[in-house]
Amino acid sequence: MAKPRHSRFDCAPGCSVEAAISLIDGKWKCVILFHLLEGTMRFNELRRRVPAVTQRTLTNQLRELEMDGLIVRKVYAEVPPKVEYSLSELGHSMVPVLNALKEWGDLNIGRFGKAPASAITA
Amino acid sequence: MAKPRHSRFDCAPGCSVEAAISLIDGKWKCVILFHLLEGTMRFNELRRRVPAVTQRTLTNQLRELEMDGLIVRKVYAEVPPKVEYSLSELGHSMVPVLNALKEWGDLNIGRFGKAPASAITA
DNA sequence: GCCTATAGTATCAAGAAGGATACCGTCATG
DNA sequence: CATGACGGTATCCTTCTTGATACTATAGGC
Repeated sequence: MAKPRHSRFDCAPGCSVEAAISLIDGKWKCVILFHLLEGTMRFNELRRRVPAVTQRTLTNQLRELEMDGLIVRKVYAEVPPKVEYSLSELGHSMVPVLNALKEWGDLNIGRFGKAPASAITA
Repeated sequence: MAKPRHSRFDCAPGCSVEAAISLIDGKWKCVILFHLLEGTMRFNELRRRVPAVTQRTLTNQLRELEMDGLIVRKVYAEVPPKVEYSLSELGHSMVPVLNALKEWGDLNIGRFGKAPASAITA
């Protein structure tokens, strides 16, 4: 584990963008973040909300998110395992980004969702 | 070629985010987009601005960006090949996203750039 | 005793992304 | 003539990411 993914921030300008992207680029990261916006959630709760992701992948994504400090993982030493995930302060600071992304997506999803391209010809 | 990357938009909500992300997730996409914000640019001009990327990769990223309708590729049938890249209308519509990303990155790059984590303990 | 839920881990395997390098044809320059 | 710039393409290779599947431990319900 402990993949050093965020190590080369050499591309001077626009680099911070790359850095930001690198934190949410995983196919599911942003989706997870979005669901977490609604509040603290347990592992299987997340699984149910994002059925398309496998357990292993979800675990991995959560771990990465945690390593990046975007979410907080709270383990309860109870008998049936209980783990809660929630957004960290840093995670919350990303809300505007998520929203910008969502707004853009909502506006434009029709384009590439239906037409492969050229829908912009307007 | 023609990789159908944007085909499963099944994750109901937050999905538009995923869609948006999918367009700029390539390691260099956002960087390219950023440079293109400054105006039309030729291939080697981009290369010089992003030296860390190889020719092949840059070509690929540009192709994908083009396929996604974010940029416009204009080929001049001149003797020394001349190709200009510029943001499309759709590409411009992404500016707020790029800016949100950049702002967040600028604010937080210090955290994970230096401290692996825990910088948020404050 | 058996099944289920919980939150994972382990193992195997496949595919995609990205990098390195070499090569293409043409033209202008030295 | 040799070299370099232009905008790529082709090939090979390695790494990362993701997926599928099976397995763990314990407790509660039937």
